[in-house]
Amino acid sequence: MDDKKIIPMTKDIKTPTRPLTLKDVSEASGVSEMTVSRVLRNRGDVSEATRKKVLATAKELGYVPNKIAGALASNRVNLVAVIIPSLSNMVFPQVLTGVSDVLDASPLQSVVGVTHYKPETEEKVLFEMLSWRPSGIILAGLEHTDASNAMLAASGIPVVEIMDTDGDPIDSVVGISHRRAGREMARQILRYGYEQIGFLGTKMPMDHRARKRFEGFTEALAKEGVEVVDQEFYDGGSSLLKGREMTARILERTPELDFLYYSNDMIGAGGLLHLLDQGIEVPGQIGLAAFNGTDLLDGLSVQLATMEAGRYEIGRKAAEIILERNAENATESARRIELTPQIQLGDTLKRT
Amino acid sequence: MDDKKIIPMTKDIKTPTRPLTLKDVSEASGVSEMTVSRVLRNRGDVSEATRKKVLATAKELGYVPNKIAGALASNRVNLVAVIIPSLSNMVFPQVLTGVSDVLDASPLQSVVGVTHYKPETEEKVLFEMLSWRPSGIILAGLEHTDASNAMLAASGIPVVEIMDTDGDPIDSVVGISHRRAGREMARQILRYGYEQIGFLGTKMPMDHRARKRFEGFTEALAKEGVEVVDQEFYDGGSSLLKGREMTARILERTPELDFLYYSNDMIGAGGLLHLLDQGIEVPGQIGLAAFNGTDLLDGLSVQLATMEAGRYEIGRKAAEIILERNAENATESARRIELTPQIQLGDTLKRT
DNA sequence: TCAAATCCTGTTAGCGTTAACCTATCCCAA
DNA sequence: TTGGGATAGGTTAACGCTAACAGGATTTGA
Repeated sequence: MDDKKIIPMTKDIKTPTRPLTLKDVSEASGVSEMTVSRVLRNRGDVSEATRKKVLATAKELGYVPNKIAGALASNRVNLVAVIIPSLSNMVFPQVLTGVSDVLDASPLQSVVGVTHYKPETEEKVLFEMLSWRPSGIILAGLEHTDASNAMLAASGIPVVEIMDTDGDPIDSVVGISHRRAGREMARQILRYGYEQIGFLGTKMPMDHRARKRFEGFTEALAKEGVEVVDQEFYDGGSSLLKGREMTARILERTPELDFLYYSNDMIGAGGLLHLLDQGIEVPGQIGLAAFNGTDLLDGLSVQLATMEAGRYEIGRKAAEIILERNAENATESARRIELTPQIQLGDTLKRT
Repeated sequence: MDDKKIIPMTKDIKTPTRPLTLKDVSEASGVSEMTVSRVLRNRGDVSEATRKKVLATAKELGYVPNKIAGALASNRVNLVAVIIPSLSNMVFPQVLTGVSDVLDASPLQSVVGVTHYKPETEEKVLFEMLSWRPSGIILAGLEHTDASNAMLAASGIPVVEIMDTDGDPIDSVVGISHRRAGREMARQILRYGYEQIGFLGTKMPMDHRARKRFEGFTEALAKEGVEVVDQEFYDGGSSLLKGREMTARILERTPELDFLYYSNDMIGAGGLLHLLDQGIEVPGQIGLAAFNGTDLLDGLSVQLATMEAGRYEIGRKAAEIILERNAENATESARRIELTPQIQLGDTLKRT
């Protein structure tokens, strides 16, 4: 007796043929396509008996509806486009989490596009997204190309611009005023008596929000007759190492600095580590502050002064606006939500 | 004279009417819809004159093609579904970057879904994605629900499972062997003479890859008659603070530990900071190692021993496989790519 | 000079689903 | 009995686009 076992590749040798359609389910269960469609969408009256029968056969066949056809026929798409500059910035994944958390309890689904901080890429991504006719668009920032603005305005789709409220939104907006954030940080710094202030951040033509913070910052300093003494810029992603290097450079160039303002927490933390390694007393000899409130870094021995921008909350609110706009009794009005950033003094701003 | 300015809401009061269709462009430019379609897709021969005319009117009208209709008609969708467990883990955004970098040079586009490490959520997300009939699917891990496996197998769509090669892929796979990674780290640790070893990581039913590393780790230790003396687990996101706390706890419970193996860099770095703060000598008194090779943390004063898992490269390779499979002369065969993780000894593993 | 090839454009028929309307029962009140 | 209203299900015609084919006009080669 031949004992060789035959191991089938698949339990059921279904030829990996064309995907199933409503028709297949309809024929297999003996009702019309329409009824199957109704069952699968919980729409209209269907008797309990047929409902069960249809659900069973659909499951058995492994039917996956074709949303493309569905969307075309119903003119409804359950997608929300979320367009952000970067995924490696930590900030944006947090926003996305807020968005998802809200949409998860709804039929809507977020789809992410990344612009790499380039307006032309944003335009391309936006065009691509719009061509899928989403139910809403959430995008970071208020600055877009003319073509982007035109597309958004013409789309007839609810648009929520997020992160930044300093400017004119196309439709709704949720965020903080970065100018104000910069001003407030400047006031705190002055209040503690620092006077030789350096700034370290991204090359700002790329990053409008960093630019606005800087503008608010210098403006508030100027009001008290103080100026930013030196500046240091960087390209690419933020990391502790980059913060270290930049800090070393700026201090070598301008040793008299007694305060460093960073455009984000990661490079700020790098700077902090550098100063500690150098035996420079923080905040006595040099004070530090940054921006974001990244809780990733809460475990440093010294807590960096920063400003919590409520990114998760921004994501949530933006998603809620999209939901509102898609509700039955949809309100047409644009909303404007300005959150208040929370300053966290930490250990690097108090002059003891 | 009344000086009040009238500020129009929109420059051009176009009634925000139904979106434009090919027909609108066709009528406005005096050619058939088909010709417009051909121009906009660069397909087939169209005279330079009509091409220009059509492009001009399309642009002028602000026409945005409806990909839903296009996809339905052509049975082609330029989307690649990427399904990952989390966005807050740093690891996955890096994979996504690799994927995007490759797809950017192609007509394909990635769409991201997040599972929160829950198999049922993965199943839901997958179903949702499949209903859009993407050109490819990239998903993290080899462990899925039966229903997910069935859907994937039946979909007829190229599938690339990523991150992990310890198991049976549905189709193609790109990743590293986490078991091997665990084994190798164990060997290094033993080589430097550590013997009282503690493990700190996520609750592992959630995270198969962490589990496999742990299995490989204990296996390699066992071969030399060494056992993991104590373990400490955590829930939720990774942060420096959590690493600190866990480290404090495990050392209080088991002070004789001379080595700590962390399941990721962030908590490892937290542990490192804790030890330094406590004045414990690293790596003399206690050695440390982690996993990931997150360059975010390169700026710490002491470099943590870790293992670089090539996440960016994994993303690239996965995307390349999807591209191959969608090429004209598509190869049908499944690919298997196992990358070799690079150990980085850093400063926390050498016993001086 | 004529057939074949080439270039350009148009026509027709779906793609798989759903909206809107329609039909057939059945039940119950007047 | 009749008729009005549920209830359960079917029919038809889009949705906006593209594949596939069908020409007419012009060019080419022998």
